Amino acid sequence: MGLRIDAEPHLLRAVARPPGMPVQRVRRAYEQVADQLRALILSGELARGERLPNENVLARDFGVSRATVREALRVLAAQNLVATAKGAGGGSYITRPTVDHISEFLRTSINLLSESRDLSLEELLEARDLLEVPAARLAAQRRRDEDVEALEAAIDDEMLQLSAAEQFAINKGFHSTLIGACGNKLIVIAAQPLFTVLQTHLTRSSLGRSFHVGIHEQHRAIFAAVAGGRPEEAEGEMRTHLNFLRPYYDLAWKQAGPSATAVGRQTP
Amino acid sequence: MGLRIDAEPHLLRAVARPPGMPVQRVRRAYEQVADQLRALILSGELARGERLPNENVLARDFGVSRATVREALRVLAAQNLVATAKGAGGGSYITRPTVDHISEFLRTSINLLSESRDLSLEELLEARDLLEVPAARLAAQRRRDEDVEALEAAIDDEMLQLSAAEQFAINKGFHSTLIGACGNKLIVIAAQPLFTVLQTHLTRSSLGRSFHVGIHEQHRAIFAAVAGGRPEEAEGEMRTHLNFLRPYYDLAWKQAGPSATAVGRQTP
DNA sequence: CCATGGTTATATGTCAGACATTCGGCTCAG
DNA sequence: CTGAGCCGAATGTCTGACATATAACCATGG
Repeated sequence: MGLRIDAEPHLLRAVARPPGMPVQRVRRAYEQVADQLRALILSGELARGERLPNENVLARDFGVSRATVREALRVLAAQNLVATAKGAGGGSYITRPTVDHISEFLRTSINLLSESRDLSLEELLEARDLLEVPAARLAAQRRRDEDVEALEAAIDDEMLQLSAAEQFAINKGFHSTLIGACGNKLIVIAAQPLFTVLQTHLTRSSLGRSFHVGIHEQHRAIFAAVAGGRPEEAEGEMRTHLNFLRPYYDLAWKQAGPSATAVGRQTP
Repeated sequence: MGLRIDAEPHLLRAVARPPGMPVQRVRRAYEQVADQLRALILSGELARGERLPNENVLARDFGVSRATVREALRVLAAQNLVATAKGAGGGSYITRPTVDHISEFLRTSINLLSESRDLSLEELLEARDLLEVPAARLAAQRRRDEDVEALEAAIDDEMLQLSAAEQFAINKGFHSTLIGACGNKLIVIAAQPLFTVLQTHLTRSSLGRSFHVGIHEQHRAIFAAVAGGRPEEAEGEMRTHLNFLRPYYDLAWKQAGPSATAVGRQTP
């Protein structure tokens, strides 16, 4: 690995640039290091599980200080491309993003988008329909025993005795399991965060018993269709369910009120 | 902002832990700093556009060194939660992820998933169907003049004279525009990377003229339906189009061959 | 021979302080 | 009024040191 970042920054400034201001002056050293390592990883030159040279060696190879290398590694770690460990066998290992990593990132990002009202409730609900309805159909098509069992566990008749918070947790489990049961990791990646963000909004408003009873019945219906392997029915029941939920989300959304859409200084 | 990370690490080690190995020993200082700042941002306590105290002040407030603060800031920057600038008016500013940020992250991550065969072609195509077919319908429903114009520009009859690479670029523009025209940012966020990843695979294999002609005709049909405001038709044409593409993806996928599914040491 | 416990080498994690660089705003001459 | 040049505030980078975690090795005693 014989790589060096350029050592003559003024050369980069000499090129002609478009008049628009938002331009990278000099690419920071840690960004260049991160870029080069990322390129090596994406190109497959560094395989999953492989260990990078230690930070001192990297610093020497790139011709930068160890602090710079470390900042580059933090960036890559945040992108789930490397993971570092202390100790003897430690170091930085090439890794790959997992479904959970991506989902979690999406959850946070979408949550922020929605809180700053860059995203309308309608967009959230529409996207959810598009994903979860087919997910129910697919789950019914491909139903696996373990999924069916897990789903059944999340519609216990006695749950109506529990507290609202506990019911929310169980319902969350139902949807999560169902989404997972669709057998398509991409749908899981996208649908999981959507559901979670929406649910977060809901839990902030208090809801009556009829709400929980309705949900419970609809979950039962969806479960029956999935367990029985009836895709069309599962799809229909899920659609019914989501339509039932819609007004509650509407209410919760309005209650949240116009959030701080502060328009302070924009990203520099 | 009077925050301090705990200064007694051995206390953290004293608590009982489940037998499973994969446990966080001591949370690194820069992670704690990043966590606390992230919490402030997510809770809205720090508003978009607001400027953080400078790094020296942060270091003092958190009771850590400046290097640690900087590593924390790199993590937050990678998550698009802050942006830093040099110079006089510089510093770290609270920011928000944009649709493009999220889409780009997804593109990279999904690309990695697919390259390491953690994701099947079938999953990619299925997810794409789920998003782009409705996207076409929605685009026809909500068609805006600018979108229609942009779409028309991407189906120029003379494009068949161009090189394959150029046609790919134009086709990419067509799909991008169409996805954008659906009017739902979440669909854009999810569908855009899917298309891009698939397209990347395709460009790696050479394709005959009939392929390009077929695509061109189908794009024309989709455009006509969208421009004419006929959702059902747009949906159908898009479905036809995606089905037409399927065998080509299949071929390209197989050509790529069994990629390096190295099973070296797993993430530590 | 095996279990056990201490030692050590090798990494990362953290700190402190210094200097380089960038860039908005201020000053002052023309 | 305008432009050139200086200044201060912030990040960017370097250096060297020490703290700490951990796997592997080794010695020791049963």
